[in-house]
Amino acid sequence: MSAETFIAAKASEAIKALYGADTAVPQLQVQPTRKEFEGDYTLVVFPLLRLTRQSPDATGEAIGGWLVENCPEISSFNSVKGFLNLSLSNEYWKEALEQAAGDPSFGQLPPTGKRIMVEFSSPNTNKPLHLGHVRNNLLGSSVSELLKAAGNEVIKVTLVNDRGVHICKSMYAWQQRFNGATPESTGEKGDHLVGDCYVEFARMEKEDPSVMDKVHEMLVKWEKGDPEVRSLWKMMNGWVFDGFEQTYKALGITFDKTYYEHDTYLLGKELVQKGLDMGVFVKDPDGSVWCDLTADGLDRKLLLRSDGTSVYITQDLGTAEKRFSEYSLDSHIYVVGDEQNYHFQVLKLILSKLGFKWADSIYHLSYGMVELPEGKMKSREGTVVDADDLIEKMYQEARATSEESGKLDNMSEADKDRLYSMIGLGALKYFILKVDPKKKMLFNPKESIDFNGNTGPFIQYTHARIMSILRKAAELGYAAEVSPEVRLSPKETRLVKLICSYPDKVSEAADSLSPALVANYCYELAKEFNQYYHDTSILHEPDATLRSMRLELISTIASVLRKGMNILGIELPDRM
RNA sequence: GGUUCCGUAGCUCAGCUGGAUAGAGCAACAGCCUUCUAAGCUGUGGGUCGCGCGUUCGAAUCGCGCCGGAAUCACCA
Repeated sequence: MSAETFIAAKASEAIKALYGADTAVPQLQVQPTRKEFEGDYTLVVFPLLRLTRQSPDATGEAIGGWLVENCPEISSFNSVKGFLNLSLSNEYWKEALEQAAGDPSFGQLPPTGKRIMVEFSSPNTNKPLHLGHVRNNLLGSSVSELLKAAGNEVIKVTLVNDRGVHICKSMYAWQQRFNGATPESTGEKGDHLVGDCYVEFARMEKEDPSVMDKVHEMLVKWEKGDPEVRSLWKMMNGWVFDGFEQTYKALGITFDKTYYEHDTYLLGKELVQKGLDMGVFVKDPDGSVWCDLTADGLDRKLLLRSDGTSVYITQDLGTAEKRFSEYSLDSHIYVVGDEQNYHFQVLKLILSKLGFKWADSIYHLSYGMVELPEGKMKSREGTVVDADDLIEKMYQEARATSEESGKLDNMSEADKDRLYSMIGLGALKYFILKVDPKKKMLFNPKESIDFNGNTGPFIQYTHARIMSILRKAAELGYAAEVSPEVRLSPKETRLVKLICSYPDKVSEAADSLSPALVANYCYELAKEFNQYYHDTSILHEPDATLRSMRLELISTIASVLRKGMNILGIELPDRM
């Protein structure tokens, strides 16, 4: 039970005893006491005045008095203008620290029994990953971890867009202009090579617009299964997958299942028939099939072209149905940019019109675009920030900063290498994940991502600091434990309070699908520790019980930081 | 025009299930390394929370209306 809930429960008892009224625990407003006032948690008494029929101060005094009288855990109170500030006892906080310290799965919430599918990444196979994809991947990956920490079973999937006109463009350009170049012959990463083909095609089209006809011919051949076109397609897609694999590996992204559009693009046609039978879709004289959503404030939506072929949404209808029935999902989250809000609005609406009750459990995790100071990234103008380049650049920055500090002199080259990428990626991931997903974010390639302040490396550094102390403590044979007679200082109580709020934070973040809440929590905890560290000595503390308690405290802080940052996919080093 | 989202310090962002005097980081300035890692800590300056009205004991937070910005509304995906 969190401290807030504990207080609310006790307050509810107090109100029952004093006023004979029943109040539901969640309705009581308990919040952390502001720094300026004395106390740990504050009960807002205004909402209770109707029950108590007394002034705010009298109510506060009465409830506070009862609580101190009847609950050993509540040690003192003060009532200020309708705010009842309560302090929890030293014993309560020590007990809380011991519980958090002693529980290896602290922060892992109990199983919900729910199975959730998260689809993210879903790249095109005609260009390399860029910063926008990086945001998508990091969000999808960390939201999955977050949901797991909140007790859910999570299936991470991606749907690779590996067919269609755009792929044929790259294929055609490669045939015409690349003289059989391969990743091996050029030394270029496969996805980048194919990306070059795509760019080259744009140039060819400018020179001679009729090349589009050739591409359409190629697409028709592909759909008929022409062996030559298929084998070219297979080869070039293979290059791209190898390239993606490297980038995913660098970012630490994995999937439980990969879907390919060439397998799924025909799905959904039976659903169209079903909709026609149910009368929720209509067929126009030219044979095209539509769903009329004007009554819902939207437009008419095409589901099948007049030639009988399916469109993007047809496939999504089909895959959603397939996934829900195959995996009996309780929820399905799609991590897709906010440019597709309309698409998902329509998708959910049509599925519910088709009578699927699970349509409501589809959730579009819509995130904002990553923009440059001059606006959107445009591949044509060469302003995209390439994922591989960015990862490499972050590595170099981390190395430069580390070398400058000169703290790693006796570390092996291999360990240094690991550390630099840990820090570089930490900075990048934190930079992206600390902002609310639904907000668009700004990235300025000219300013490097910071390593100071509210950043990943700040938290990594804090962790390294703690681990350094713990190493020395182990060498000196100092134990980490909370003895019965020790007293926590106000600062220590604050830290314990923060530690204890971690499970609630996980739950809140999972409910709102926002890793940003976890990121900001970790920052707060790290910052609080650094202040404590600055004016409290730990190893030099002569009183052994105090020293042991402090070691237990900071070791728990390190552990919670690792758990939180693990949700963000950020590793914390033991030294840096 | 319809739909959805955003607007908080010079910049990047927290805070938004209503609560006390709106918080961090960056940038600027001033301090702190013979003591557990200075990627740190302390201090100073910086705000009509886009605007207005309403609900309420109480509004950055909720509702309505404006203003400004973004995305989207393809027989593209």
